[in-house]
Amino acid sequence: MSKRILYWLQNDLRIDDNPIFSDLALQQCALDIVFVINPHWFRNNNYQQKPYGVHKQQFLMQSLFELQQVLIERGQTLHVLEGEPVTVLKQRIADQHIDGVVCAEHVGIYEQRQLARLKAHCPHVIFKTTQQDTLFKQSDLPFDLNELPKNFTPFRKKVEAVNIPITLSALPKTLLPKPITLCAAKPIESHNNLEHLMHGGLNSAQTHLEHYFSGLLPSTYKTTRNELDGFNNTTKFSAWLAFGCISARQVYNAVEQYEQNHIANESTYWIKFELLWREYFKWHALNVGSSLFSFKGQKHTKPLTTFIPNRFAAWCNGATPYPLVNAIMNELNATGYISNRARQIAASCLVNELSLDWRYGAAYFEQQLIDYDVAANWGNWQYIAGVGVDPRGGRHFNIEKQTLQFDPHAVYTNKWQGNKNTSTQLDNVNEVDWPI
DNA sequence: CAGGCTTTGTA
DNA sequence: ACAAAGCCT
Repeated sequence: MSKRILYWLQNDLRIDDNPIFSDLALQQCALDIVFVINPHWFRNNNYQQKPYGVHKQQFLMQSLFELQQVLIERGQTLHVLEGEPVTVLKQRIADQHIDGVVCAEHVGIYEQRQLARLKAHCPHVIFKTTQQDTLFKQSDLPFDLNELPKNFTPFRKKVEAVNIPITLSALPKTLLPKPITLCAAKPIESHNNLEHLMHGGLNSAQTHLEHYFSGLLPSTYKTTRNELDGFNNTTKFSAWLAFGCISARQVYNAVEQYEQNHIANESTYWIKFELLWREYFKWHALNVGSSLFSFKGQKHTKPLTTFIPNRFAAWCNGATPYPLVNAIMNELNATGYISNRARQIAASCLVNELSLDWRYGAAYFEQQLIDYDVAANWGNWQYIAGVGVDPRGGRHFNIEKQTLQFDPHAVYTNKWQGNKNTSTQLDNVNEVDWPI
């Protein structure tokens, strides 16, 4: 391997169970650890949304801050650069005389294209990429990726049948390779302006892992996981998983440890089951490529929905005719997090009651959710809209029934003021525009 | 080809 | 448990 290596960090902001770091620790090299903040994350995209809203931005900065502290303790550092990633990295590679680049493989198509462009710009640099975002290695899957089952259940049955080993990468106690640059990295400003349930970073993730598995919560997960509210009703690993502050393998391993030390029941199995959904969406995203973002998804016909700006704005701002949906959107806007149940209700409302183009909903969740994950977000929206991996034609949740079942005494709706901006009709018709 | 029986997939 | 799709008669 080369002598001067650059590690381009993306959604792998951890040192434990990080095969790239484990490998680098054994190398004789000088190492430059870099994260690039892309200004496009804070500008409007095709859907007039920003890929990074304020909550997600704060979680990212917290995650970078914690990682930088840990790397400094190990005689290394993290350089956070700003700009278009290919341009910035190309310059860095030239300035620092880099001859090898290592990074994790990403299931997102933009990220894959960025890496391909960087490779094309730097023909003399050796690139080594590692798949470390999934539970399984692609070579351990009992089928070729292009033969990935079309639905979750056959996927689950196939992978469960072969019992794929899930092993963690150990990080040697030795220091990491020496930094390339003598100048210290710019310290990261710690952002803690917004109150969040989850604090970004690898240490915070480990603290939460210990919290979640130290009590009895895992053994009741299946009975509480559908609640609209309540920190301990679900595992809450999603945001740390999304930024790679913790790996899915570490969570999976912790479940199995818990099963050995305490109890293995339907609930503990269900945590692993949900990690398999995440896994399925990862491989699905990689398999279907750009159609993950297309209006008709993997189907041949487009949904019978359109884009109506006022309706979409009402949905975003919690001003629909549905108090439960309004409460959900208010919580999302205030905190950057909503429960799985809440996501399904809000998404179904956008597609079915409001007849809106599902991609706008997906882009809004991408902006607002601190745990945004390209595969899970776009895959789930396609599923709700009936253009993805669900064998049925989408999912229509009956909002009245969902309210009766999950918020019968309006505790959640009142907490998030779902009645504050409830409109009585879908569209505000201006009488002046109405021909008499 | 309506109607019932079986299979499949479910967060 | 249940609903939709596929299959059979």
